[in-house]
Amino acid sequence: MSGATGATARRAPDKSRREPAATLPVARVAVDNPLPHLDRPFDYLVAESQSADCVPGCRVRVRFAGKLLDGFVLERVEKSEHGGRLAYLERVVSPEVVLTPEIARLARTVADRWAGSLADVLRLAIPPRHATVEKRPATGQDVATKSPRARPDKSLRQVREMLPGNWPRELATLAADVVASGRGVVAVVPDHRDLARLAQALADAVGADACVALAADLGPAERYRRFLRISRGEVRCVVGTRGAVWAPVDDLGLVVVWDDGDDLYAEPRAPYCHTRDVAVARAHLADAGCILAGHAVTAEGAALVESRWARAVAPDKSARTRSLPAIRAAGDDVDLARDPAARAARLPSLAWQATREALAADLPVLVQVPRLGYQVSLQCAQCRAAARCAVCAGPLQRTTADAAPACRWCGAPAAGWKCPQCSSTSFRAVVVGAKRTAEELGRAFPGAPVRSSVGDHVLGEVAAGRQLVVATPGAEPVADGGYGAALLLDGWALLGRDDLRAGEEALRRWLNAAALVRPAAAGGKVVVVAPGELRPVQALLRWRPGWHAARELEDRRALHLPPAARLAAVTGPPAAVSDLLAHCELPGVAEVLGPVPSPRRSNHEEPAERLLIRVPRRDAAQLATTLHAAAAVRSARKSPGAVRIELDPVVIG
DNA sequence: TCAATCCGTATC
DNA sequence: ATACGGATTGAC
Repeated sequence: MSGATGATARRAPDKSRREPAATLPVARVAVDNPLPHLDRPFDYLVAESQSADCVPGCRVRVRFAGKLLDGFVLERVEKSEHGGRLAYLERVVSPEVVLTPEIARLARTVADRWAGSLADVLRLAIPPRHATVEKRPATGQDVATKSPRARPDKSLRQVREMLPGNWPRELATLAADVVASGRGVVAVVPDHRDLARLAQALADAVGADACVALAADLGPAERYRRFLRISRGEVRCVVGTRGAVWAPVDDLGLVVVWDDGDDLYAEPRAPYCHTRDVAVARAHLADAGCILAGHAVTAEGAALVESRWARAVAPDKSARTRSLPAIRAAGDDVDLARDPAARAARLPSLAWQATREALAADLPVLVQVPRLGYQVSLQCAQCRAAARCAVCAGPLQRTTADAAPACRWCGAPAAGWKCPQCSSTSFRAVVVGAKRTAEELGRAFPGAPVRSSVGDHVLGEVAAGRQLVVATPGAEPVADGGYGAALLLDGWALLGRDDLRAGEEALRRWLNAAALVRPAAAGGKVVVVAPGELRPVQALLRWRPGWHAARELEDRRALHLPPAARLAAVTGPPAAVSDLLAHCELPGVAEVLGPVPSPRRSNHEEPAERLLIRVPRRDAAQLATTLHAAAAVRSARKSPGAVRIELDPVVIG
């Protein structure tokens, strides 16, 4: 087939006439094969005619187990350790170096850390080839003009608390210093709006020609075009969403992660690695700087500080005084505003006053409301009391429109439910969503325009001037000149979510919204509707995200949860889960929790079970290794049932 | 004793 | 998936 025509040198030559390359005739290849028991390099012979193109990091096609597969050349060597006969590379796809030694090493480290296969990680790290794009020659600008410089001080490892203000500019300034020293920068952000802001700030600070922005939705041609600009050394500074953490920037000097608590950083594809942890591993291996910056601080950030890998950087008193808005708490249900329309909107008087004052000063007001999907709860149809589980008093919910109501906490079905107050037996669904909040606020503050930024209508920015802006967490627009006030109405999210990260997550959302408000000296006010004695509320009132993260880390340690411990979640058909566990050699201290039924279904709608295994951090590597080895035994035996292995999952579900 | 067949294992 | 080696079987 292919080689017979022999059109170009890259094609396999006539098979009868090919001979091994004169120098380094063996290529060690990472074959694109996801099976865990085949997760190692395989050696192939390089034909003399392929030798010039077959450079480390290039793409090749190889015959593997009878099939033609893609692969990457890891290195060229003199001879193979393999005892048997070597096959020739089927062909060298192109001499373009797409897997640099730095990324190859990082990918192996990440695969090991998350009990995954190298091939899975390489699929995250390297975009698919686009031949037309590749043919276009390098633009040639700025390639390899750098000269070796002194390495910047690697204490540039920071967990950095940011005050309200212009965070993109602050990060761009830090990046510009590194670029000026001749080294490269990779910065990651959770979503497109943050990307747009940081990309603009970086273009301003280091020049548009020196930067490239990466996002998952670019389309294959543009994605590969930008990837090549980076791998060819044409740009020194990369900013992007999740996947950009893998950008092969030459001579990496700094990795920046903005708002590392955002759950968009959890990779949904195997091996389910977290962008923050990939960034930390990358900085560590490349001996580069690392900055985890945000208005919030995660427990993982606190752990890096505690271990002295990173240094905590917090603003000083005068910067706080200059930047922070005045922040107050209003407990839910107490002291509702006297104004009847405000009462209808369930606004505490503190919130109502702050809103009135800001609008009177012709300033916009941000109203943060619960995200759609969280607020579907059930009430008694007659007396409107919240419907609670008869077994555990948890909230009742319907997971789909026609499902029977059940408890969100313990799963007990709510069949035969009777309202303890009025004995009614029927429910009503309450949806206190952004839309209704917007309508009610419009009535409470007649004359102020109401805009909303939710779901698929997210606003990037709003103009200065009198208006109410209703937004769900993460969708808050930036206001020109800052908001006069912010009302944080999703305080119940703290109480309503059983998730162990609920406190950290609520605080993160509040800080991010509050960071869009003008300083107190310019009249900025924040009112959070939540009990003031709760720890996350305290952390918001005093703006002490680092303090909160350190307490959170203490709690996780007491509960044996990540990042203080390492936790594996194993999900799949019951027989497969128990089979995998049987093949694990767990450290003696490992705790095995479960299995319990998992809400996640396996591919074929079989019921799935979930098992948790946790070990102290010192045994983390052994846990990952044995899980991967057990998966390898199962795949070698073609054991039935797909098992999903996640390490330190963000949500346990 | 040797070929045909089966099964488990490796896949370069 | 497919190829291969070793074990097993059955005919001479």
